[in-house]
Amino acid sequence: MDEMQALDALGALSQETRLRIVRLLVTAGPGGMAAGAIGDAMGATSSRLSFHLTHLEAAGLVQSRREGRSIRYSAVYEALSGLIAFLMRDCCQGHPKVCTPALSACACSPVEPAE
Amino acid sequence: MDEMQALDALGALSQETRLRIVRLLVTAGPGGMAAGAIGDAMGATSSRLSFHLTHLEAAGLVQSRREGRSIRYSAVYEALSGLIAFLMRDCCQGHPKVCTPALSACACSPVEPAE
DNA sequence: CTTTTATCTCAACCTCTCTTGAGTTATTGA
DNA sequence: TCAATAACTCAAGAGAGGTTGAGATAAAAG
Repeated sequence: MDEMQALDALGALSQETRLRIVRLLVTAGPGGMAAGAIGDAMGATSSRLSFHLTHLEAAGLVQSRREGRSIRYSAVYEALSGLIAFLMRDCCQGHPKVCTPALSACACSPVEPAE
Repeated sequence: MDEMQALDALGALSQETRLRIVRLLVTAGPGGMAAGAIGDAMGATSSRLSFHLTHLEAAGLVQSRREGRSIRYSAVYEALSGLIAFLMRDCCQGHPKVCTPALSACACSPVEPAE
């Protein structure tokens, strides 16, 4: 991930509704969720939701596919890990004080991927 | 770091000049740099620079102290690692696909990336 | 005490972002 | 085909964000 992509991703995540959508989709797993279900969870109108989903998709953080009448959105895991990696590369050089505490925050090593 | 702090930090980092200032200050080390030196490196006018430094300080990503005529700014390492940790906590649950690739991006730690 | 250096503050302006509401397109089933 | 459902698109308006230039404040030097 280069600087421009990182700026897009950071901008996309710096909005409350979008951050929550991403969190929801990450926990939802690779199958993702239909737009309507996301809207229900967020309490957002359809046009507002569409605006944020489009924004997230443009930033590469989520992807979509039509499924019948619904459109399912799912998290793009590589984009999220790419952003974290970008922050570490940029912040870590010569300063383990940034990186090392962050590493121990990740408790997922022994966890199996969800279906 | 809670959601509100994370939103502030993400918003602060989602701007090109501010992202570069943080990068500069991280590589500058704990001593930091005088505002003027940062401005020279960024090619920014004093009021523009002050605007962004104030923004970064409000977000908790940098701190300042007066030193003679200058004001020295330095990176707040805990805030940076806190943000990365927040992203990992939020993104990692049940999905090592996000976290594991990010771990290996950090070359400065004695911690081995989990398999 | 006055000047110089370093930086901040403020107001104006423009742009970008977000929300709302109305209207549109795509898909399915009667 | 017609109606219902799911989601998108568009235009308008309010508000936040970023830049500029002029002026203010703080500290050191003369």
